[in-house]
Amino acid sequence: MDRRNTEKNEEASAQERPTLKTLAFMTGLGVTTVSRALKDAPEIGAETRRRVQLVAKQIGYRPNRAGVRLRTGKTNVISLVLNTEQEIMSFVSDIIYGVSEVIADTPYHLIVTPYSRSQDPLDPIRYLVETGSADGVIISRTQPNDPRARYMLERGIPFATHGRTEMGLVHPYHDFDNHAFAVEAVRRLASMGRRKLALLTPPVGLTYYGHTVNGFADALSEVGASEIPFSTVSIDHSIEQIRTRTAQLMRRDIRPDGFVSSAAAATLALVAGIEDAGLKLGRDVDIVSKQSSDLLHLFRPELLIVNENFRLAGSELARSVLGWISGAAPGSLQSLSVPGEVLAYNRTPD
Amino acid sequence: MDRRNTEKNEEASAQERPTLKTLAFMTGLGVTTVSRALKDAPEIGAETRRRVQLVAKQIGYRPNRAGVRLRTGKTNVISLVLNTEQEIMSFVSDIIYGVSEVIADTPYHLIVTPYSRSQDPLDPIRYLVETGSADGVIISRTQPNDPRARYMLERGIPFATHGRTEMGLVHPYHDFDNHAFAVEAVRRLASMGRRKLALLTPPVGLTYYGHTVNGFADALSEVGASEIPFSTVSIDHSIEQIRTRTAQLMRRDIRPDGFVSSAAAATLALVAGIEDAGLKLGRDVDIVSKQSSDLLHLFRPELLIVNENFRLAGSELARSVLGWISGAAPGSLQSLSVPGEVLAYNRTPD
DNA sequence: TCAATATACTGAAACGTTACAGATTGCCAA
DNA sequence: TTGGCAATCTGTAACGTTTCAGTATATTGA
Repeated sequence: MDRRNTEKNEEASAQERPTLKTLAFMTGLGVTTVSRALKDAPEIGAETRRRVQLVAKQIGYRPNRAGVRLRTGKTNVISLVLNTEQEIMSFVSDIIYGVSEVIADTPYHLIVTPYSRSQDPLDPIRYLVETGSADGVIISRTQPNDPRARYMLERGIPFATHGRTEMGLVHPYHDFDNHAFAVEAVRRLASMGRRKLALLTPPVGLTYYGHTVNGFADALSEVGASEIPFSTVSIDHSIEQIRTRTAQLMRRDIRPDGFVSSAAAATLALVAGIEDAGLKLGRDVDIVSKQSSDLLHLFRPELLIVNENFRLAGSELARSVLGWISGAAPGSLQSLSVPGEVLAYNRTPD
Repeated sequence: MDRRNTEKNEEASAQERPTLKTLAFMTGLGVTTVSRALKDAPEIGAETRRRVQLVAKQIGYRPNRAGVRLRTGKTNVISLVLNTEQEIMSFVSDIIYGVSEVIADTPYHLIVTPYSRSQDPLDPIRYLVETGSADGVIISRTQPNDPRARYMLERGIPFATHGRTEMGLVHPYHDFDNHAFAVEAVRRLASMGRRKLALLTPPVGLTYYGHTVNGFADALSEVGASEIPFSTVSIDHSIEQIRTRTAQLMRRDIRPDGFVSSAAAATLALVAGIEDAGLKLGRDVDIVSKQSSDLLHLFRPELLIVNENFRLAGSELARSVLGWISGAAPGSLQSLSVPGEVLAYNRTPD
């Protein structure tokens, strides 16, 4: 039996992928010793350790993930759970890159776990947990009372949420301060003399819907402006729906002279609707919009813009999950991104 | 030994994840039989097979991926290799969803393997192949002579490319017919009386750069229009660079009265540059642009638009890779997407 | 000198799966 | 009755890793 192993390794040394057995054969040590030497275990002699690590590097040894996973249960996988229909487009791309950046020099792989509108959002989470497919999970579209967060908390699987929950439970998150965004947006519009403001909201039900609405309301009373209700659509609605509803709104007697918009694509539709109604951006109405890629100012220079950095969000979320996996306290892995100033492109900033 | 297994399964049946051993215990069969019964092996009795599968479904048995992978080498993973800086944004999101759609009811997982501008594009491929991390790979930004495709072909690992190669080697691909796109675009511009055309090209070096340039040139001579060179930028350049160069170009005595643009974001910059030069879209110049999300018509209704469906590309690529993995001939897994008609939004279609 | 102890290393077992090489049973032809 | 054979089923080993329970050797203290 021993002879056969030896033969195999001798013959295959140039061909097959090296394993601990290969290293053991080459160094003349036992498999156990090699395994421990590679992970700097204390009871291995300093010289042996160096020797093993040198040889390992020389022949390009890489631990077999299946072996590790089978033995230890550690998958070295982070799963990003995404809704295939409702995520903001640049969100997907940017958050993936943000996560990638952080896990690039770790053994972690990123798997994308999609779910569709028709499914229970809990489905993909259950799958991941039941099959033990990931060491950590990142979810988006977080709700105040989020069953996914509760579920994972109960099972003790590390995760981070994009957006906060309001369940009195502690878990890592990264969030953009949408309350502050709405406040700044309203203040800006008010400073330009706009007094009747409307809000194109985030998707109803998500936590940041509440943040945004509250910030909007708080600032309205602060500046003494009034709200023109516009709750028939949210940024989750189709471009066409937003456009149509906006045009309808703008043809009424009492119409807004300022908008706060929570997403760039929705802002395009908003502007189209406004122009459908024969009104002009910058003259009849102003808009403060969030964007995640730097394109909106090309669309209409009159737009007032606040940037949200999803790549940063991805990095922060990845850092949080990895932190939790490696034992940090969940409560210490929460971050809030403060909006930058409102940017204007066709006038001198005040 | 047998007793210990039994005990463990008895105690743990409610708690731990069921394995073949659990099923074997419950059905009173051997582990081997259970394994074969689940995969419809021929030498298993019809009733036994049904019984095993019923119990498996009842207790929600899921094969342990690490076990399968260790034993068979099969990872049940498809890797999507992406450049973290240069991919078109909607490409990332759409292609992921396209792939997801296809692998949704298979045991496959999708892992995203990123690489950065500074890296050799071959690096991530080498990593995947050397570590055996995926059963199939999808790559983008394909070049006429693509070292990645050659490498994977040599090692016999199934893959599909977004875009074609020109190495005389057969492999699965999905491509958009950019030659046809350029031809149709030029014809359209010519039909509107545009005679001096410029092309905002794809990234130099990618295969579809050639397709686009050739289509553009072919159609120019067909319609008897002339080309205004605009080779200082491509869609890979920054928005600001494209904008500046466009403005420079449009201020010259001899300037284009028509553009063909290979990407939506670049088109925004193009329009901005044109307007910087004091010219007006639809009057002084027309643009035919590709887009992958349906937003460009909101930007300027005068734009002429051709849609490219990246979600479809993702699905096709996934289908191709899976096909190759399951033994289909690589040559039968190639597809070309024909551009739809040029869409106009502010005039009646002709 | 001897036992105790620290140091450096090792084999066997186990994770869950599949492939290989049997084993058992029943049936049929000779 | 018996040998052969098909139909079903089974135990063992192996994939590469880590953990457990050691073993062998040198070192220390008395």
